[in-house]
Amino acid sequence: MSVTLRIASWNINSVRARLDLVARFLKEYAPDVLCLQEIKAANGDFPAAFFAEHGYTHMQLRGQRMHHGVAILSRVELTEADSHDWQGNDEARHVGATLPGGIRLENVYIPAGGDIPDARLNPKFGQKLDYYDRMTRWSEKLRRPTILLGDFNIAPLPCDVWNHKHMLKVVSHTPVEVEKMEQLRQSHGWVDLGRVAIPAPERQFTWWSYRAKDWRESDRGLRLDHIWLSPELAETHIDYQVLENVRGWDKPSDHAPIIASFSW
DNA sequence: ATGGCTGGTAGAACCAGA
Repeated sequence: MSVTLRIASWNINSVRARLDLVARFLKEYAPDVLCLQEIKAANGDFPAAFFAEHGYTHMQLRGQRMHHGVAILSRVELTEADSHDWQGNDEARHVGATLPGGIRLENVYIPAGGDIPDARLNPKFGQKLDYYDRMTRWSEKLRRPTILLGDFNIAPLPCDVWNHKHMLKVVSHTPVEVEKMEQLRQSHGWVDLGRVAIPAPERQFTWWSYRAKDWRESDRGLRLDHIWLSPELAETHIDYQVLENVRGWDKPSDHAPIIASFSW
């Protein structure tokens, strides 16, 4: 049996505040599976009827009140749903499920890590590093073909940030973070699809701050959102895009969606 | 330039995002 799927990942920064945008996105890009991060809603407040009406009848939610929260919305069946708490504090940052064909899909919202890149002065930074360590322990035991995607909150390469020298001291691009991310990548031989499709040193960003007067003009972006593949899935991808124009829609998220098609 | 902006929740001289 051959399966072709179009899978998107989008840090939506409140799903309820952006239902119009989501509707437009589903209409224009028609993903089979949509992975959201920062839904900012408890499961009971999630707009499940909206997604069902749009054909996304298979849902795996890991929401919470106020902050964080992740969800997988799908037109195809999802099985074996689970959720890891790699921070050990009950924050809703991961939901996983199995796709048709037995491929695992793991949707994650890794902690941002606060402002100061020093674990002694800023516990959130330490929690972010610990989160990567715990994901690495999980990842090194993985044996199933897996798509790991979401908001990783680290931009690893110099061409993943608007100014490498400046960003070396800013949370999301510090050397200690980049090293943690690389340890996670190596623990399973993860393939960074974004850089397979758009090789370095070409500029590639998925996030632009709300604070810029003109985000496109200043272009102070970061590549924080990623799709990683088990090595055996590297040849299954058909295409990959950062949908930068969606960042320019009315009342946007500060993250652009990323989308890729696969056939297995 | 450590601000700028945005959403949730409360009803802020708030918090968090990154």
